[in-house]
Amino acid sequence: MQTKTIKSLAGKKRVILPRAVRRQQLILATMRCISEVGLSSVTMAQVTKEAGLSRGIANLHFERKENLLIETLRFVTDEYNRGQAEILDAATFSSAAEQLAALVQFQFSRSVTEATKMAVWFAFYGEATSRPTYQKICADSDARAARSVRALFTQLGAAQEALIDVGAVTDGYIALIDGLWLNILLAPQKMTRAKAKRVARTFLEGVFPSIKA
Amino acid sequence: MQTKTIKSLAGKKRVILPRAVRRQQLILATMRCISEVGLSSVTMAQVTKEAGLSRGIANLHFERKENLLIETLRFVTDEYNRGQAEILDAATFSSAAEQLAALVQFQFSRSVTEATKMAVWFAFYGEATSRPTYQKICADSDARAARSVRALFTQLGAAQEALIDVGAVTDGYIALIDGLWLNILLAPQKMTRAKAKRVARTFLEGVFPSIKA
DNA sequence: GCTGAGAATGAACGCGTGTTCATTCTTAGC
DNA sequence: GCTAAGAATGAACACGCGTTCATTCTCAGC
Repeated sequence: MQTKTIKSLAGKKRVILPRAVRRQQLILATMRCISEVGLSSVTMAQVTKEAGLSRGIANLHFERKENLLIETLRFVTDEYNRGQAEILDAATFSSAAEQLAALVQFQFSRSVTEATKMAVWFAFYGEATSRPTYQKICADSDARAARSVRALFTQLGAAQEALIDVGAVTDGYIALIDGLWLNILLAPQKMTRAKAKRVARTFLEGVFPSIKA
Repeated sequence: MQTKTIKSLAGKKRVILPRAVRRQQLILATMRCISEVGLSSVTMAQVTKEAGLSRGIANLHFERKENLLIETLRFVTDEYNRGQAEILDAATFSSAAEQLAALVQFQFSRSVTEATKMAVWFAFYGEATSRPTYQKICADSDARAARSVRALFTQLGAAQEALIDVGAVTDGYIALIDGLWLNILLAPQKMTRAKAKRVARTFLEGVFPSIKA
C-alpha cells in the first residue's frame, strides 16, 4: 500500500489531497515559520514554500492570511487543552496526588515545551492585546485550563487540614507555569525543563504538604 | 516662562528641539502604537503621525525602523530596572521584609502594570525568539532583575530557621510575577492588580514565614 | 542683521506584500 | 474511456511599506 502510494505519486505532476490534510500541512509550516522569523515577519510566500506547495494554495484553503494565523493559534491551544484534559478528566489515577504529578510532567514534557510551539504560543500572546480574535482564543484556552486545575486543587485542598484559598492558589499556579514557560523560551540554557519541574513541584508541595510523600 | 514658550511657538511653522527630546517623543508614540495595533502592524507613518511630527523625522533620529523599535524596548526595560533598583539597592529600609513589601508594591503599581507598557513588553517577548537583539535585551534585563531579587532572598533566607533553595525560590518568584503580568494583560477584568499582589504575597509568605508579622 | 550649520519636512521611489484568477491537471462517477 | 467538478498552480496586479533627499526653515554666533 505504502509502496503503491509512493509509486503512484512518483510520476504525477500534481498531488491532490483532502482539504484537512492540506490545512494541517499549512498550519505546521506556519508554526515553523513563526518560530524562525517571528509572527510579524511571516509571509505567505514563505509558508507555502516551507510546506512545499504552490503560492495560491493557502488562499484556496484559508481564504485570507489572517484565517491561517488564527487556525494556527487554535491548533496550538487545542492541542494543549486536549493533552491537559486527558490527564485531568481521567478517572484512571489512583490518587489526586498522582494526577497532579502527571500534570506537572505533562506541562514540562518535551512535546509541550518544544521551542517551535512555545514560540508560536508567545508570539500570539504578544499580539493578543491588539487583536480581539487572538485575545479571545487565548482567554478561552486559559479559562478552560484553569477550570480543571481548580477542580483538582479543590479536591486536594479538601483532603487536608490546612485551609487554602483555592482561587488564589490556582491563579498562582497558572501564573507560575506561564512564567516558567516564558523563561524556558527566552533563556533555555538557564531554565531547563528539569529545573522548571522542580520549581513547580516546590510550589505545589508548599501548598499541599500531603503530596510530598 | 511657560507662557513665553507657548507664545513663541505659536507663530512658528517649525519647532526645533534637542535630539533627546525628539527621540523620546518618538519612543513614546511607538509604545502607544504598539499597544494599539500590535508590533507586527506598526508603521512609521502611524508612529510619526501619533507623535505629531513629519514623515521623515524618525529616520532622521533613528535611521532605521528597527533601531526605533530596539530603543523602545530598551526604554521600557531600563525604566523597569531603574525602578526596581531604586528599591532593592536602597539602604533606607528598616528591614528586609519591608523591602520585600515595597518590591511587590512596585511590581504591581499602576505605573508598571499600565496596559501600554505591558503590551509593549510582551509584544517584544513574543518576537524575541526570532530576533537576537530583542532576545539579548530581554535576557539582560531579566538577569539584572533576578540578581537583586536573589540577593534579597538570600538575606531573608539566612534570617530564618527553615532552609530554602534560594535559586529555585528566586526562579519561581520571577516566573510567578511574569505569569501574573501576563494574566493582567490578557484578562485584566479577571486578574486585577490587587489580586495579583495577594497571590504574590501568599507565595512569599509560604517561603518566608517571618514576613507574615 | 547676516549667515552657515543642521533640524525638519513631505513628496517621490522602489520593493515586497497579500490576493486574484485564468489555466492546468486529477479523479470519481458513469 | 469520457467527462464534469474541483484541486492545484504561479504569473500578474494593486497597494502600502520603509526609506531617501531636495527643499524649507530656525537660530546661535558673529
